[in-house]
Amino acid sequence: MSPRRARAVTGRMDVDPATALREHLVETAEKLLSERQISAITTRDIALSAGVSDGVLYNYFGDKNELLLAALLRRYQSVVERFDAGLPDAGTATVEENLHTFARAQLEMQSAVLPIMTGLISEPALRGRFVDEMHGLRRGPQYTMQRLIDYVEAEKRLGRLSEAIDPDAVNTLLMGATALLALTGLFLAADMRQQVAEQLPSIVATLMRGLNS
Amino acid sequence: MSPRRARAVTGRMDVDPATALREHLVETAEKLLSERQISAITTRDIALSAGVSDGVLYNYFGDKNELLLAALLRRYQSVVERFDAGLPDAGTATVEENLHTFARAQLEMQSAVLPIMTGLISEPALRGRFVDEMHGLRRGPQYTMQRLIDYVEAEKRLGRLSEAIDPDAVNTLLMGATALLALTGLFLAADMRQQVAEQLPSIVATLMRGLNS
Amino acid sequence: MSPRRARAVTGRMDVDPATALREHLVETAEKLLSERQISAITTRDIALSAGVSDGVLYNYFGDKNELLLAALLRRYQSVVERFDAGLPDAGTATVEENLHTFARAQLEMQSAVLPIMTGLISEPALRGRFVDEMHGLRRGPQYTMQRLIDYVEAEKRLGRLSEAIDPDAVNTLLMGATALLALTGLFLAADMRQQVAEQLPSIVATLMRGLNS
Amino acid sequence: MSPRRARAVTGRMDVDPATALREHLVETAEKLLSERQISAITTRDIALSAGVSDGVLYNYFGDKNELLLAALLRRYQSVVERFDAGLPDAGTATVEENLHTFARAQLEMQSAVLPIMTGLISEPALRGRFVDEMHGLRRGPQYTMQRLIDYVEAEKRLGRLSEAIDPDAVNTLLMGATALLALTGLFLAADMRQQVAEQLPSIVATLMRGLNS
DNA sequence: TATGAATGAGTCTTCATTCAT
DNA sequence: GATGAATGAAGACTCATTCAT
Repeated sequence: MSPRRARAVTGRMDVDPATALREHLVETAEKLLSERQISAITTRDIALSAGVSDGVLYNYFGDKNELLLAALLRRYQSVVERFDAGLPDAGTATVEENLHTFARAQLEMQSAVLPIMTGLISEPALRGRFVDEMHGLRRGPQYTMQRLIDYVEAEKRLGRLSEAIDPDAVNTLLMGATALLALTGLFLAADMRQQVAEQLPSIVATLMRGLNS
Repeated sequence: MSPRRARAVTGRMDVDPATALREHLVETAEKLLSERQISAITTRDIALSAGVSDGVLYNYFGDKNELLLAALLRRYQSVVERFDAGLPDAGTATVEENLHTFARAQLEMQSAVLPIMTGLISEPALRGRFVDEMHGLRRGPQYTMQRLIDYVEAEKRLGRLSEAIDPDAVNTLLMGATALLALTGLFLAADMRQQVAEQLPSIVATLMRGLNS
Repeated sequence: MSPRRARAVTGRMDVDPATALREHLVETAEKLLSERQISAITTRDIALSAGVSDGVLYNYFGDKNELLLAALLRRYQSVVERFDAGLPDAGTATVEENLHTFARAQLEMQSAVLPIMTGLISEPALRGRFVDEMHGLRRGPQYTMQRLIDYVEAEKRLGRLSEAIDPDAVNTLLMGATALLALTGLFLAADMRQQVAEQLPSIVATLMRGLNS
Repeated sequence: MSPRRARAVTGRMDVDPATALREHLVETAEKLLSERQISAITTRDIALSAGVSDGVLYNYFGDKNELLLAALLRRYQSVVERFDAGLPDAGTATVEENLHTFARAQLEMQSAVLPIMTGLISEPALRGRFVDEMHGLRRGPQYTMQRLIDYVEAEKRLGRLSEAIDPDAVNTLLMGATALLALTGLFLAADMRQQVAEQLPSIVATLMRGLNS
């Protein structure tokens, strides 16, 4: 009654077979995505790495890009969700502590997202689809930036930040700083990345106090 | 309808012919680099665009990447040189004005460099060689960052900036902010890029005054 | 977005289930054959269109071609049967009227058969089997031609046509003319095909009177 | 100064090397076209048969179809040219002799053209391009038919054929008859084809005298 | 040294057929 | 039997690199 299963997913009885292999392919693609550039991933690599035959991919996805897109979105979504969950509310703790929390969350998110985004640059077709999907999910970069802008505005309303402050400028400064650190981190050996994060306190402090002080 | 075609070579009298052709190839590659993604440039594109035969390339360069590398370095170097020439000295004007000048110069440089760098991401072989060469030239990102760090330290020595200020933090904040704006600008139509630069005053002001004020 | 899908099977009470499914597959193939080129029909198309699984086909037919062959034969047979039923007998009406009737019946038959036959040209394996089967059925082109030859000979015996007339030549002339019109019709829009048939009277008249008159 | 030549065309000094290989490829394709169905010809077949590597084809033609198109056109054109050269003028010999000459020329042409045309049926893309080119050459089937129609009209003006005769009908009858014979011939062994041509005199005679006589 | 055609490994994709369930 | 996912052999096409001339 049931058709055969791919050898690769035999033993995964947790889900229905079709979903299992689809999942398995996305996971495999995700793993390859974390190991090398998107442009260096061939359909045969994926099949080989997944332990299935060359053609299976096309039983679950319209084409190679569709599979890659699924893998990219999964990767991106989990990163943004983690980011979202760790942000402080206005009025709690101190503003400096909260900005520090924002900065750490941003650094972590950007470190994970940067390789994805940059790899997409040379894949116009894939990038287009990815951007469309992100918009659909309302989870694009705009969204992650808005969280800090909203926070700053909320603190202004609470009187913990001056009315004169430009939330966009604050966002660009903090988001840019963490992005730069994330980028730097990408070029460092894994054991050096710790040091990158250690620069955050000084950065937040400088942003808080300004250069005039 | 469109198989391969050939083209005539141009003559040059100013230098010895061999060097001229090598130069010509690098220039052509540079031009193509400014028009499209690195991954979309084929050796035949370069030869066709240079008006020479497909094979010459290998008389002057070990392989395609070596030519591309030369082109990338030239492009990078000219951008950094322009950046270098426009920076203010400590003690002149006001600190805020000077930081604004730094910011504008950085934005311009990064806008030019970003497409190069991102294109390199998906070319590990090329990227490795490029990074090595940059180190050799002592002109890598570290160098461009050092200019701002040096400036801040000089102003501290002159007493125009507080001893408490961390030059690295200032650098990360300003460099990051301009990088973020440069990145944003890449996705905008040419006529919208003006607006990106207009955000600089508010950013520098925020950095100067801090959030506590 | 469009990987494989499945479908439910329909039940049938009139015949034993196995025969019903075999029939259903042949009917489905026949329908597809009337919609597109033979080379554009995949086994999956048939299964999908029949609402059954990809594999069943191989329970009833040795391979794809065997199913297609059955469909082609059915289609061919029904066309020839219709042709056969509409032919006049010698001695009735006038010879010219009867030839006109033959011509119309041939045009209709050939219009239906031509797409089948031409599609077979690029499928040598299938064509061979088809030709063999047709011979077995004694229903090949020879048979359809023989009807006109027999008619002419019968009219000769009845004295309504001269003894000097060559039935083969008459057959080739009339059958060829209708075949040419049928072929022309295939390349015309549906609403233009009417005009093709309107050329028949003049053709039959010319054949009757000859060019000397 | 000159690049190397393909081994396959070494020794052909009659033309310039580039043209030689292009020619060689078209000839090879033409030969394959005469051996098997168009759909059964792969790019590798052509390369292998031409004694060159897989990729050369794309140095001379935009794609596979462009090469095939060139081969088809060459084949078609030489056939039509031969047909054209062998046709009689009105007023010469007798009408019956001339029609016989037309019939033989048509049979020969159609025997050569039919396999080409039928093979195109299942290749919509190629067929479209072929039809366009034929129109450009003003050498389509319409053209070959017009020759007979013109002839009949000319004989009518000369008074050697009755005013009552419909040239279109004559054309359809004769062209159709030879087409049918050509088609029949395609399914016969080479040594049987002679007999097909032997039916022409009787066919022309029947057309001349008509059935009433 | 310059030429530019030839080379051929490598890419994505399709689809008839098989076979575990 | 019926299912339908898995299989893998082709197929068209690209392009960095080589090399005879």
